[in-house]
Amino acid sequence: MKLENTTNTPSLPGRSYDDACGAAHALNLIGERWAILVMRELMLGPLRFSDLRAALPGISANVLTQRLEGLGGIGALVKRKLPPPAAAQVYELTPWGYEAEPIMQALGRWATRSPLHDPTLPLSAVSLMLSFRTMFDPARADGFEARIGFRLGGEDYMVRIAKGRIEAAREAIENADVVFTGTPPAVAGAVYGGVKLAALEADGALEVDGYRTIANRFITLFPLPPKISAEG
Amino acid sequence: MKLENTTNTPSLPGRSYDDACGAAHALNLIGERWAILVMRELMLGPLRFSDLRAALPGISANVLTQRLEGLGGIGALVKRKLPPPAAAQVYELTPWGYEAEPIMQALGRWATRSPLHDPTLPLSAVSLMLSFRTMFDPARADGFEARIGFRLGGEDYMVRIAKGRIEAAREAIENADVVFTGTPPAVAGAVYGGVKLAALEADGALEVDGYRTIANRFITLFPLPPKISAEG
DNA sequence: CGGCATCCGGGAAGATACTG
DNA sequence: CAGTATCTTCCCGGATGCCG
Repeated sequence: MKLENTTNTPSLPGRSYDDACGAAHALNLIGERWAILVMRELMLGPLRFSDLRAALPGISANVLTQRLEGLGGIGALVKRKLPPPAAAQVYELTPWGYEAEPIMQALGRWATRSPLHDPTLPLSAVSLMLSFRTMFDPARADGFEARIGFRLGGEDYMVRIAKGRIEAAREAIENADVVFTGTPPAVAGAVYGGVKLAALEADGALEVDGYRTIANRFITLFPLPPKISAEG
Repeated sequence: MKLENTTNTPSLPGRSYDDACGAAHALNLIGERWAILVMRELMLGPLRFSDLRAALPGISANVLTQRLEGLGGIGALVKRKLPPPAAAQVYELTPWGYEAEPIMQALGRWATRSPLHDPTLPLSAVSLMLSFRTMFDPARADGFEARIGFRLGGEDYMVRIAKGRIEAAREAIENADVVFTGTPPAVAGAVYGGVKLAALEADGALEVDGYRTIANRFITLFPLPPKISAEG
């Protein structure tokens, strides 16, 4: 038998820092291993337990259960039961949970400058979409409007760019100017790795349908910050 | 004897996520317990080993050693030997290390909305100064210029406000309009807790020297985000 | 399928004591 | 002051098995 939190009072998971600093408290809340990555995967909408496992190769069912309990306990997510007949239960961030996105953006922006960063590692579809939000450069998108669809491993996503703003969502592809079909790393290769679309298509790694000009413009909109040189 | 990293190649501390996402890589780099708090304490300039221990009650010497090694290994800080006669060695963030401040700000902003946040916990002087940078509201400081000094446990700090911008540094107090003398929690009580300066002075928790009007204006410049209500 | 319980091994963190 | 050495405790990760 396991200890239940019989009260509904939210409570801290695990060890905690005895520190009034907001950053320290954030680490009390979501500083445990995997917690932030679980939230990342939920950032584009609710997912089921097995979706999370699939998106986070390396997390064990055991730990995922604990993290979901912890994040639920602090009020960052809720477990919802979908209405029948699709009576699956899903985990969904609360409005406050969604507000954690700037944390991930700050982490991502900082870490991509590290020489240790290996962009060839696996990448989830959600990570790719969030990276677009993070790295989007409004100046480079001046006067550019586009609707880009992505088919990534059975899920569809839409990115809309207009008036120097970007939106990214997991949703059906509709009225897209371009549709990319392939894997997140392949798309990342084009956007961040400087790989030509033609090369990816020749490899069969990526399929690009629609306006080629728009596709080629799109992949220039997300400049990476420079790697650190000597001493930062 | 302990294993040395005989190469100078930077390397990841501990376990790592197999994930190309920037946020995941950041957690590989600084996701271990205490790492971010160590960086936080160095954010206002170099400190010695024992300064860090004092600022982080609860960290043990061996863990601090490991974190300093880890942060050094990834290029976030360097160990420097001060020139004689003050031949102490200090730990100093690299320029890239200093760039991690937005991470702490995002964490802090998000976590202060949690109902679990306990502002009565201990607070370091550096945390207080960084919180000023984080929570400063330019609109509330419109037309306000001031130089505020802080004497907090033997160290002096200056906060300068002008043209809707704020600076905070650990440095000698000079030409201050107001000087606060006391502990970080006492100052936080006035700025974030709505405690009247007169009450803190009556308790002997805080001493306020200089222009009272400026002091009273100053403590209104740092609005906290609202706590989450039902469901975020 | 969608979890939760349990056991186990390894490793990171915490506490304390000790050394140059 | 600036760390090591040692010991214990707890968390993480993997495997297995149960239950709705």
